[in-house]
Amino acid sequence: MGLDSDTQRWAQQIGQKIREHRKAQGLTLDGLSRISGATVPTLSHIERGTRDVKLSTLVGLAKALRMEFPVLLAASGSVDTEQSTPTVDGYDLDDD
Amino acid sequence: MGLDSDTQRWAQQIGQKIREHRKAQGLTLDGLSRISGATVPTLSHIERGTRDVKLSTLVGLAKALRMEFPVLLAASGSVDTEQSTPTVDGYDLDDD
DNA sequence: CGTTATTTTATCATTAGGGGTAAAATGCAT
DNA sequence: ATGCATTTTACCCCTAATGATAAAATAACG
Repeated sequence: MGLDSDTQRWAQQIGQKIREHRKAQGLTLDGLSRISGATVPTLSHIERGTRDVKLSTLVGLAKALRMEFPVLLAASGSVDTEQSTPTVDGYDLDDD
Repeated sequence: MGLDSDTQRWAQQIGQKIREHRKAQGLTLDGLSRISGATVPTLSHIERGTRDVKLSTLVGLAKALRMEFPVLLAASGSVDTEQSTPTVDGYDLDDD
């Protein structure tokens, strides 16, 4: 449960970054869940920075969101694109 | 055990970076173990990229090595300082 | 307002990270 | 070569991350 304060700050920073990019691509947690493989509850925790996430999980999310992994640690600024289309090219969001 | 190839590449990249910085400060695995809290076997695994390391562990190692956390993900180049003194200022390497 | 979509929280099972310890392997001196 | 330091590997144990699922809370609509 208790993440130390340093880790907590980074977890929140990373989570915020993920949420920014997810929304910038018009994805819901469910949408990101399908293309990343991570479950919706897990994504919720990670985006809020309440989990001591593993490297593989972060790498997978970066890939699903088509971003370079190191960008996850960059200072959280505005992600340029604002779009609402619930579809990201290259991914098929049909039911399983 | 099986890290996917993307994660494995990053794990190795990060591990290499940690080892570079550790040696640049003249620290052994045992020395880094004492100031970071991570055990020697854990450090060995992480430096070789054979573990799906958790965020808190990486944050702790970055702090122990006095480097900015994002630097861990930077391309592994030469770490400037080459020194052999087994002491890093600010840390006390006496027995427990 | 109610209805639906989305997110958060909770519970259970599985799995692997990391501590602790010890042994084996490697390196590095003399 | 023999020793000593360092690293790697192999266990056992405990805890927490994650998947799966369901329910509760919140948001976004009409």
